[in-house]
Amino acid sequence: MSNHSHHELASPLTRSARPAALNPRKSPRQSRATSTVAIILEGAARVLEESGLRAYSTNAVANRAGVSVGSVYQYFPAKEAITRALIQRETGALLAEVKSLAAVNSPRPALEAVIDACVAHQLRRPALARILDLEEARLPLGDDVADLGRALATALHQILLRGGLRDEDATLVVAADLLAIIKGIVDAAGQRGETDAAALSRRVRRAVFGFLPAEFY
Amino acid sequence: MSNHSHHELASPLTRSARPAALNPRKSPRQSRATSTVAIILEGAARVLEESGLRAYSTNAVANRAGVSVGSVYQYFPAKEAITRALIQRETGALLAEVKSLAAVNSPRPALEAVIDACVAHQLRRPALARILDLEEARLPLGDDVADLGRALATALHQILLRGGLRDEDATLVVAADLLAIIKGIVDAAGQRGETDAAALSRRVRRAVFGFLPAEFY
Amino acid sequence: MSNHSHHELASPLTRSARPAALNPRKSPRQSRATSTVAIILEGAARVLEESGLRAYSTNAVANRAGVSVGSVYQYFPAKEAITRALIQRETGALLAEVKSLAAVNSPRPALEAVIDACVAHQLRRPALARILDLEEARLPLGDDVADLGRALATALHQILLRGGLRDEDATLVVAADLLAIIKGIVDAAGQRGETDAAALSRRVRRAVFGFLPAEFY
Amino acid sequence: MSNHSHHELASPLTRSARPAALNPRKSPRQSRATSTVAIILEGAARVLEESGLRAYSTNAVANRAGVSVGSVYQYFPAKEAITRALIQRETGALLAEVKSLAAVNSPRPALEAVIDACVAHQLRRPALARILDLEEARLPLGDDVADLGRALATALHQILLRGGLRDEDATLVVAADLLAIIKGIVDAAGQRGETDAAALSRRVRRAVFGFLPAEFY
DNA sequence: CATGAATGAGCGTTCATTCAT
DNA sequence: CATGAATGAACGCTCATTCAT
Repeated sequence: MSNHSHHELASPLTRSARPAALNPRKSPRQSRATSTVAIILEGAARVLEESGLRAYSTNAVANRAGVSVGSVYQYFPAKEAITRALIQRETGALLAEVKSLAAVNSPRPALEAVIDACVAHQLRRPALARILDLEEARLPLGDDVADLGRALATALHQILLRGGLRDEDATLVVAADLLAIIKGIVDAAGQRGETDAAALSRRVRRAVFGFLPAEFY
Repeated sequence: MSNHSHHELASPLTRSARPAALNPRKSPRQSRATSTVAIILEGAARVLEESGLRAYSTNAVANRAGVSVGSVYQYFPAKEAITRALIQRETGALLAEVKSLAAVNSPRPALEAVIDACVAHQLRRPALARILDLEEARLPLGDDVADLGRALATALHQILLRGGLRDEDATLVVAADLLAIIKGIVDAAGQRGETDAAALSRRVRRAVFGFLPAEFY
Repeated sequence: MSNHSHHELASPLTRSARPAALNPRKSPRQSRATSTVAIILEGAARVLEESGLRAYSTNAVANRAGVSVGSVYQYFPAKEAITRALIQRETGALLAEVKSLAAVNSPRPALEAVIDACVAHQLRRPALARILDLEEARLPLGDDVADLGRALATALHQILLRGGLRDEDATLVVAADLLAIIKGIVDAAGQRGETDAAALSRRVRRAVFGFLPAEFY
Repeated sequence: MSNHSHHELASPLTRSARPAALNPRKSPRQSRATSTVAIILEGAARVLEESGLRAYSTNAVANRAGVSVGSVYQYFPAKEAITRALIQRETGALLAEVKSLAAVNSPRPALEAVIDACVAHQLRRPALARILDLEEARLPLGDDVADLGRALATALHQILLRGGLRDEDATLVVAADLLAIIKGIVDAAGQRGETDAAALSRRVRRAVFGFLPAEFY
């Protein structure tokens, strides 16, 4: 009777470039709508944190958020759109912070601040951060999400350039490697249940500055 | 509520405690059976590599392997058991290599060899390696799989101790951090499609030895 | 190994202890839902009557009821729960009647009325009644269903006591035997296709009162 | 590749009237074959007794019997054929006994002996007897099995006629009712775990002779 | 707009049956 | 003949998605 095939996304209203169907279905214009989106995202976050990916169903999210499934689909065209929005919500703050830090003058303190921000971010909601990291890799998410990663790398790249590194290509790879190092250590620590941000930061700094050439100042 | 288990062929040699249900259902007695297991695992590997986790269904695995679902369930009691066996197949060789390298005398060459092994492993089948890493984290797999990770960390730890590092507790964390650094860089590189093992190895070495204290020889 | 339960709508009113999983999944809140439950049960009844236990699959029930499988699972957590509900629907009326008859003063007319009720019940939908009897014995159904049998025996027991029988233990066995006699004759008759309730009642009465001691009045 | 549909029986070798496919596939001519059939049947009996209908699969039967599934299908064309043969094995002895008792002169002792035989039969392997009774009703078994029931009824019928009852039609129904009474009481007792054959026999006799008209001698 | 009942393709899994060895 | 690996239709059940109210 209803002839959809819910495993493939096909949206009649392609608004953005690639996986357009994952864009929010309607831009909330009323404050009520805005808060509903936030409520749903927080519901999704809690389901993931408390019950894991196995329990992460649209119905579970709706229940946890205290709304109906129908409402969820008012604001998100598909389940993956929720995941994407959640990733953006979580990474957005971190990205903004990193971007502003990248503009600061001295490269070394900037880099240290970036590290601190990453550590703080991961330790705030470690289980959620870890799962979202996994999903970011697992799902064919949109450009927006890929952009988050690229923006982080770009910010780091700028810091490196200002720190005295030269060759453009090389520094982009270096930035990517740095990011991989930071994420690797911090994720693993979060997974092991570490909570001491200062200690964790110290270890990450050691890795980062050990990796960078001596001429970085 | 799954309500019958008609296969009373519980493996007589239950080795791991908890997820015993994931142990192989029967040990193959005919020669053709032995190869069937391998064929199924390779089918699973190809589904994962070529179509990703979304397409990773038991029927897809069976089709790709050229056998029937029934045959899959002759040897694996559940889908997760296939994943587990695949992880063991893939990580097994790496672990064996690392273990033997850990026994080699000079710590620095040992560590370099470990890095080379990790890089080679990841670059052989990058997509598969990455997905299996994710699944290893995502699934409640058996002790055997957890042991793989622990064995790697232990091997690294021994190298560190022989390399002159002292405080036991600290070195365990250092080993974990090193592993996270290696995995982080190599995974990200594999995901970006890098294929130059030598260049990748060089970068990982820089990160590892930059992280280690200067007294490591 | 069934490995997710995405419906966290556990009924707030869990009434029976053990097979709680067989309790209705949700209490219908919209009027249409109430009728859906009835429609599903009648679909199940017709599948059983017309095609027997072999054809009694959840999809067959859904088709016969004119709904989707999904709808079936909105209200019943498992196939057995449908069977259980059907048994309760069918036996419920009989039990209520028997209970009220057990309260009537004169034991002999009460007993005769009970017999008539059993006969009428069995002849109304003989095939269904027979199959449900078998399933009641075959399946590990909940306390509620076991209670039905016990309630019938208890009701009979009370009639016997009021009829002048003494020894408690003995009369419980007598009640069980009477029930077995009634069920045996009536089931067999239903299976043979008998439709004459009056004639059947006469034969059952002969068996019952022939079995009871002469002092029963 | 193999185009069978294992839920419908279609046998190329129709030897007997109705569900011919359920006849033994080959009449065992060697003693080894004869004993294999017996071994398989006993395996089936034990699976049913110890693990119930849920566990009653052809593989389970083969395992319990210590033979391979292939061997089972050498002697039985389908699973139901095993069930049917088991019913015949179990009821055969009882039927033979009843038949010989029916030939004895005095009707009352003959009837008492029949009752004793039924009780003894049920108490020997109560769980098995009960399950086979259920299956006899549940499955579309062959004429042979239906004949068992008819033969029992016929034997009873002869006893009744010799006991002084007249009207032919009526006595056939009476025989059926008697059988239903006996089976009803004895089955229920077996299910409750009763083991006292003498006491059970006494109750069944009371029911039977209470049901028969006084002129039966 | 919100609700939640309804949908159905698809999943994991079973097991009666076949057939190469 | 015996074996047991292989088969695949069918089952119970899930859950992303739709739509009548």
